Amino acid sequence: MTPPARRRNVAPPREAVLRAAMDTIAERGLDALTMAGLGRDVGMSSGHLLYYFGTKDELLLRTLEWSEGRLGVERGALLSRPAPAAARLDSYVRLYLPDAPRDPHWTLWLEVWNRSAYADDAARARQAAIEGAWHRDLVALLVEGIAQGEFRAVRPDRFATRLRALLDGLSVHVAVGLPGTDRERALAHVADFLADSLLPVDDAA
Amino acid sequence: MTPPARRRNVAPPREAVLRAAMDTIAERGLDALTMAGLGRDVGMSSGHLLYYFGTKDELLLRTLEWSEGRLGVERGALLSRPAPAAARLDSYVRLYLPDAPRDPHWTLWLEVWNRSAYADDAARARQAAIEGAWHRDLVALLVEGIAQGEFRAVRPDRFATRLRALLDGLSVHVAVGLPGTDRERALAHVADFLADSLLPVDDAA
Amino acid sequence: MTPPARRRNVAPPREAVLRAAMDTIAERGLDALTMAGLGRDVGMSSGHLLYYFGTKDELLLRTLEWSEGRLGVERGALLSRPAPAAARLDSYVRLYLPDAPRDPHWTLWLEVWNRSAYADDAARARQAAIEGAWHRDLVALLVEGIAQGEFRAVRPDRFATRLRALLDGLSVHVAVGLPGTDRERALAHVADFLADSLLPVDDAA
Amino acid sequence: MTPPARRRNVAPPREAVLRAAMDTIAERGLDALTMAGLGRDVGMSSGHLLYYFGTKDELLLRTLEWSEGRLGVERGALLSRPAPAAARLDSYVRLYLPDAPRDPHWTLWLEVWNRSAYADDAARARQAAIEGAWHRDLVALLVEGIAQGEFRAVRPDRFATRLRALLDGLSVHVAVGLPGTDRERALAHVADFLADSLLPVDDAA
DNA sequence: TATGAATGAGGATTCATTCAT
DNA sequence: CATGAATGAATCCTCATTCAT
Repeated sequence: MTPPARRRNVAPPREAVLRAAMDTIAERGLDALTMAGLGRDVGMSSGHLLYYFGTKDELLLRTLEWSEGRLGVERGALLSRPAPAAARLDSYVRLYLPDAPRDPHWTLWLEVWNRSAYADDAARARQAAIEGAWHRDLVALLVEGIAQGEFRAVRPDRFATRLRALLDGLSVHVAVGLPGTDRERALAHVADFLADSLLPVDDAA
Repeated sequence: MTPPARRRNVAPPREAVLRAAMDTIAERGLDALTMAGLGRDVGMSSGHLLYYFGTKDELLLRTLEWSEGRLGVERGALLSRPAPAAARLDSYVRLYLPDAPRDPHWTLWLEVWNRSAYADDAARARQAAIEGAWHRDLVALLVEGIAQGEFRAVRPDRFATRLRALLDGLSVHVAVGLPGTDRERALAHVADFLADSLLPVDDAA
Repeated sequence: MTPPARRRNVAPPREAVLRAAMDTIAERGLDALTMAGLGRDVGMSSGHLLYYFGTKDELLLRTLEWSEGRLGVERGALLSRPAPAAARLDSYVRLYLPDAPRDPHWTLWLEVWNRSAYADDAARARQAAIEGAWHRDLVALLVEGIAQGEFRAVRPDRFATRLRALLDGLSVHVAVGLPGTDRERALAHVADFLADSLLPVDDAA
Repeated sequence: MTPPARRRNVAPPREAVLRAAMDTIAERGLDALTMAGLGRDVGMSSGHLLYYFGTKDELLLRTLEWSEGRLGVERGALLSRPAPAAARLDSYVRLYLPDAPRDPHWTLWLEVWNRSAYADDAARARQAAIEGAWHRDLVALLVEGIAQGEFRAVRPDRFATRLRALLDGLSVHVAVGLPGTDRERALAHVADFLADSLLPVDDAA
C-alpha cells in the first residue's frame, strides 16, 4: 500500500469522495475500503481516484484532514462563542469524544496511528499538525478561563496535555466498543476529572 | 483475513513463534507479518503455523495474550512486593507505558483495537479480559493504598478508570511516536497527575 | 490428488468409513471430502485413513466398490427371484436409477467418470468391472426372458447396451437435478421404451 | 472454488482464452486448469483473467457456453440443410456424440454435471438452457420428419427425450473411455435404435 | 495399528497502481 | 479530465501425504 507514488491531486477532490471513504471505513473498516469499491460508490473510476490522490495512503490522510477540517470549523465556532470558558470546554470535550463505537472519525484516527509508526516524516508531520490544532485551541481556552478566574491556576500546556491524553484514552475505549464504556460514561469521567482538578474548589463545598 | 476459521492447536505453540511474530510486528508492522515469512523466521512451514493457529487473526490475538501473560507475571510480582503502595503504583505505571515508539506490545494493541470494532464477540471478550486484569490489579492496589493512608480517599474504581485512560492516551502518543512525546515525558505527566490527585496533599505543602 | 502412493490396506477398512465418505460426498460433493474431515467423522486420524487406503483416489474407488457391492447383492437377490423376467427387469431398472438428485451412488459415479479419462489402467479396469457386472446380469436376464417367450427376440448384448445407455443418460439427468426430470419420469420413459421394443407386441394390441 | 463472486467482464473475453481453457481441460482435466497456467498460455495475467470472469466457476461455465455456441451454429446449419430429415438426424447425432475419449466438449459437460448438484440456481439455469436448445432442435426435426412421412408417428417430445438420454449415455461411455466403446460403435448403436423405432418399418423388410 | 504434528506445494483471489486512449 | 483494461505481486489458507513415535 505504499509503493512509488507519483502524481498529486490536480482539481479539488470532490467532497463526496471523502465522505464516501469515511462512510465505508466507519461501516466496515479500512480493509474493506478498496479504490475500485470507492470509485463505484462515488461514480468515478478507480483510475481517476488515483489520479486525484496518487496513493491510497494519501487518500486516507486526506480523508482524515477533511474530517478534521470540519471539526476544526465547529471547534472554532464553539470556542469563540460568548460563553463561560467552562461551558466552552464542555463543548470542546463533547466534540472530542466519539459519538459511539465505530465513530468514523475515530476509526480513521486509529488506522492512522497504526501506520504512523511506519510512515514517512511528511505524513507524520501532517498528522501532528492536526493534533496540534486541538492542543493549541485547548491551551488558549485554558489560559482564558484561568485569566478570568473561571479555572484554577493550572499550567495550561501541561494540563492540556493531561486532559487530551485522558480524552484520547477514553475515546479509544468508546470507539473500540470496549464493554462497559460508552460516550455518556466517558463524559461523566471527564466532568469528574475537571471538577477535581480544574474547576474552582468551592464548587464542591 | 477473517474467513471460515476452525480451531486446531493442540500442542502449545512454541514460544519462539509468538516471540518472532511480536518482533516482526514491532519492526515493520502487522501488514508486514506474513505467515510465510514468519514460518521462515521460526523454521516452521506456513502450513504448520496455520495448523496451530487456524487463522492469522487468531495468531495475532494469541501473540497479544502471550505478551500479556508475561506482563501479567511481572505485574503480579511487582504488586505483591513488600513495598509502599506508591512505589508499587510507580512500577505499575512503568510497566504500563511503552518503552519507546513502536513498542511491540503497544503496536500489537493498536492493531487489535483496529480490528476490534469488526471482531466477533469471542475475540472482543478475550481482549476485554486482558484489559480487565490490568484494571482489577490497579483497583486492588488503590484500595490497599487508601486503606493504609498512603493515598487519598479516591473512589478506587473510578480513579482506576481515569488513570488507565490517561495511561492509554499517553501510551498511544509515545508508541505512535508523536513528536514531542516520549516515555520520560509521559512518566513525568503521570507523576504530576498522581501528585495532584492521589498522593497526600501535604506533599505539596 | 494422485501423487506417489505406496501402501495398501492391511485390515478390512471399517464399513463406517466408506459409509461416511459416501454421506459426505452426497451431501456436499467430493471437493468437500477431506481426509481430515472424514477422519473426524469416523473417529480415526487422517493418518490412519491413509494407512488404510494409501491414497484419496483409492478411497474414492473403494467407496464406489463398496457401494456397488451392496447394490450387487440386491441385484443378485432380485434377479434370482422366482418371478417373471419382466418383473425382474422392472426391479433391475428401479435399482439402477438414482433415487433423487444428489443420489450418493450416482454422485460417486459422476466423480469417477470425471477422473476416469486421466486414471491409470488399473483404476479403469476396476471401474469397467463394475459396469460389466450390471451388463452381464442384464444380458442374462434378457436371454432368460427371451427364452421363455416373455421378451421379443432382441439381440441380448446389443439390447443390454442400448438399455444401459438409456438408463445412464436418464440417471445422469435425474442425479444432476436437471429441471424437468425426476425418478418417476425416468421410470415412465424406461417403461415406454421397454414396451416399444422388448415386450410382446400384442401387449399394445 | 465457489466464493463471493462478482460479475465483471465488460469486453468480450478473447476467444483464445476460452479455446485455451478448453484445450487444457481436455488434455489434463479441469483440476489441472489453473488460472495462472491459463494466463500463461494465453499471454494474459491471471489477474486479468479473473477481472474478466470473476471466478473460476464462471470461466468454466463460459467456456462451456462458448463451446456450445459453436456447436449451436453447426447444428443450426445442418438442420436447415435441404436434405431429408433422416440425413439431418444422422448429422445431428454425429454432432452430438464425442469424437473420442477426452473429447473436450464432453469433458467439460462431465465437470459441469459434477458441480451442478451443488451449484446455484442461476448456474443451473444456464446449463439447462444449453440442454434445452439441443432438445428443441431435435423435437422440431422429428416433427418435420414425421410430417413428411419420413419417420414413424412417434410422440416427438417423448422420443426426443429418449433419444437424447441414449445419446448422453453412449456419449459418456465414449468420452470416458470405457473399454469396448468408441464413437463408431456408438454411432452403430444409435443407427440400430433409430432403425428399430423411428424409421419406416419397411426399411428392414 | 494408530496417531497427529509437520510439511510444502500450490491455488484462487484481491487490489493498488499504471497507462494507452 | 477521465476511463477501465491490464498487471502481477502478494496473501492466506487448504490438504493430501509423510513419518517419528
